[in-house]
Amino acid sequence: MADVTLRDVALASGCSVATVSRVLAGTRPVGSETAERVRAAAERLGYRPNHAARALRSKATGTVGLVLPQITNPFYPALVRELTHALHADGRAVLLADCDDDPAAEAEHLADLLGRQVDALLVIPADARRSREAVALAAARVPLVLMDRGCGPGIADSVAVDNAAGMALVLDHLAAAGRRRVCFLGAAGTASAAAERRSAYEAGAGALDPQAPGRIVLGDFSVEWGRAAVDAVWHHRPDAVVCANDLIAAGALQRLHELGARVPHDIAVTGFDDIPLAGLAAPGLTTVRQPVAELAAEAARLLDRRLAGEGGTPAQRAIRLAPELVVRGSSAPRHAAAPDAPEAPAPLANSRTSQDSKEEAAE
Amino acid sequence: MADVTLRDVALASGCSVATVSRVLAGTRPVGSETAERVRAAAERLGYRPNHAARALRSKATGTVGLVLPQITNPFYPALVRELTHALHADGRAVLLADCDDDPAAEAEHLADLLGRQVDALLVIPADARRSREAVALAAARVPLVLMDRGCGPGIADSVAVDNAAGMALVLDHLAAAGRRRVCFLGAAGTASAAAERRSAYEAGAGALDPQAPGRIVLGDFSVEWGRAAVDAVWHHRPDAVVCANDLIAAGALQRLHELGARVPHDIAVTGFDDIPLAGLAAPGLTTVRQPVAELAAEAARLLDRRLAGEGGTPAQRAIRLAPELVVRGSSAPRHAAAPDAPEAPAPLANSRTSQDSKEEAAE
DNA sequence: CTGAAAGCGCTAACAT
DNA sequence: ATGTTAGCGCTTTCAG
Repeated sequence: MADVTLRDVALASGCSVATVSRVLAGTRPVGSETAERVRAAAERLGYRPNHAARALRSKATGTVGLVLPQITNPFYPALVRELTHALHADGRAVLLADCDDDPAAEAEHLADLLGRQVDALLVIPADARRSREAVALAAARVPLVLMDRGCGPGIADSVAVDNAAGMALVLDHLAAAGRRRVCFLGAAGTASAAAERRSAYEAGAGALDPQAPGRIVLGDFSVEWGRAAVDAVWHHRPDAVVCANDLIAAGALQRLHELGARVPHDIAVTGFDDIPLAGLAAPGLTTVRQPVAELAAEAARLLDRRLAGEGGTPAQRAIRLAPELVVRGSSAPRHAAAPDAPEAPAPLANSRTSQDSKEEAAE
Repeated sequence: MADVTLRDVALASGCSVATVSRVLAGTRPVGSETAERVRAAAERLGYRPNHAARALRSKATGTVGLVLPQITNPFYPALVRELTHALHADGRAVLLADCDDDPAAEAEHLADLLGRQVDALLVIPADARRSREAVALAAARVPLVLMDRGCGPGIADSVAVDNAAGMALVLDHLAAAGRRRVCFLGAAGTASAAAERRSAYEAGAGALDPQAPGRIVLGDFSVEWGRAAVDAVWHHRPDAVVCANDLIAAGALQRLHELGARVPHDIAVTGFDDIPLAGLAAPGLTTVRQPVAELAAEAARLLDRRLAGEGGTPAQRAIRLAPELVVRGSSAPRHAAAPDAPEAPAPLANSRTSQDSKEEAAE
C-alpha cells in the first residue's frame, strides 16, 4: 500500500521532483551532495518508480512481448528461459503470449501487445504463411525479431539455427559410422525448419548412397508421425533413419523397438533440437543441439540495436547460428557398446550426457 | 505510428473525450446515437487505447505477474499454458518471470513486477522457507495466489494437487497388482510436495507390507537421484518403486534397465505429475496426473475473487484438487503384456495414451 | 546545477 | 446524457 512517489522523495530530501527524477534516472548531472541525499531518501522510503507513469510520459514501457506457438513444445521452455533472462538483464519485462498454434490467436495477441505499448516483439510465428500478415503489421509498429521459424523474407530481423549445417553434421557422422541405407523422416509444410532440414538432407545424403536422397517421407513434427514414418520406410530396410526433430525420432525409436529392430545395432536413429527427452530415451538419442543461449542472446542484441537505433533504420539481418552434434547411443557403431554408458550391462542401456539429469520436477 | 488518441476520436465524432471514454469503456449510459457515431469514428481512425495512460489513471494495468522457479521443469510448461489462456480469456496479460530456482532472484522479480503495477501475482515459490518473506511482502500489496508449492501457512490463497490422494491411488493400484515389497524414492527438503507425498506413502504403504513404510530414501526431484536411489534400495529386492515424481521415475527406469531388471515383470515403477516424458518412456510410466487445466482455472478464479472483492477481504483459501491415476506399462501385472500396447512384439515395447503424441516440436 | 511548469492519454468527479 | 475539469506519477523543456 505504501505507494511512494517521486514527490514523497522530493519532500523528504528537500528538493524538487525534477531533481529527484534526474538523480534516479541519471539523465543529467546533479550535485553529488544532493544526489546522495536523494538516493538515501529514496532508499529509506522504499521508492519504486511507477512504470505506468513513466511509460505514459516517455513512450517506452520497458516491456517486450514474447509470442510463441505452443509453450508445451518441448524445445521452447529452454528458449523462453534464456530469452527472459537476457531481457531481464537489460531491465526489461516480458509479456508472454501462447497462441496454441493458431494464427488467428496469434494476430490477436500481437494486436493486444501493441495496445499495451510493448517496446518490441519477439515472435516465433505459428505458420510461415498465415502468420505473415499479422507479423508484418506488427513489425511496422515496433522493432520485431523473428525466432526459430521464419515467415517469409523481408519481414523483420531473424535469428535461428543453421539447419543445413546441422543436417550436414548428422550425415557426416552417419557416413563415418558406415551407415549407407539412410532414410529421412521429415515434416511437410511451409515451416522453414522443415524445409531447410529436408533440403539439406537431399543435398547431403547422396554422398552416402545415390539412392538415399530419394528415401524421404514427410509428415509433421510429432511422435505419432515418427512411429508411422518408420512403417513407411521399413521396406527400404534402412540402417539409419534421420529425423527432422527429436519428437519424430522418439516415435521412431518406439516403433523400432516394437518391430524388434535393435538400435543402434540394426539401425541408427538421429534427431534434431536436443530436447530434454533426447538424453533420456533408451538408447540416448544422437541429435543436433541448438545453441539456445546464443540464439536468445542474439535476439536480445538485435532488439537492442533497433531500440537504440538513432541513425535511421539499420538493414535487416538474418542471423544463423551453428549447431552442435550430440552423439549418444542411438547412432553408436554397429558392433560396439554405447560409448557413454560403460557401466551398462543391458543391451538397451541408456546413455546420458552430464547435462541431462540436472532438471528438477515440479512439486 | 498512427497514435490515435481519445481526443482525436472525440474531435472526429463531435463530442467530448469523456463521452468517448464512456462509450468505449461502457462505464456509463450513453445515447445510442452518439455511441454509434463514436464507435464508427474509433473504428475508422483505428483507435487503440493507451494502456499506460489507463493504468496510470485507474491504478489497474490488466496485467498479472507469473513467477516461477524454472520454466524448464517439465511439469511447468503445461501449467503456464493453461494459466496464460485462462488469464487472456479474462482480458489480462501475463508478465513472466523465471527465477532459476533462486529465492533472491525471485524477490527481485516480485519487486520489479510490483513496480510495474501488476494487478495480481501468481507465484510458484522457489523454496518453501526462503521464499516466504518476499512472497508475504508481495501478498500484502496485491492479490496473490500460490500454486503447486506452498511456502508456509497464512500467506495467501493457494491451489495445488492433493498429493496425499495421488499417493493413495498409486498404493491401491500396486496393492491390487499384488506388489508387496515396495520402496519409496522421494525428495528431501521443505517443498510441500516432497513432504506430502512422503507422508502419504508412509501412511498408506503399511497396508501392503508392514515394513514398506520404512523403505524410504530421500534425495531431490532429479533423474540423477532416481538412478542413485535405485542402488540405494536395491538390497531390499523390491518388486515396486514408488517415485515422488516422474523425473525420479525416469532415472529409476534407466538404472533398472542397466541392472538387468525387467519392468514391469520383475519390478514396477510409478511416478507423479504425468509430464510428457512419462508416456514416452519405455515402458510407459504409470503415474499420477495433475489436473493442470483445473488447477489453472481455480487459480484464475481465486484471483478474480480477490480483484473483484468489494465486501472486504474474503477468508484465505487453500484449494486441493484430486489427481488421476494414469496406468501404463511400468506397473502392469507381472505375467501379462503391457495393457495398452497390443501390437508390441518386443519385450520393452512402449505404451502410449492418446494424448502423448500430440505435441509438435520446435522448428 | 536546480526549480517551476507543462503535459503524456486517460478516467472519474463534478457540473450541467 | 453529455461536457468540463482535475489530476494519476513521471520526464522534460525552459528559466533562473
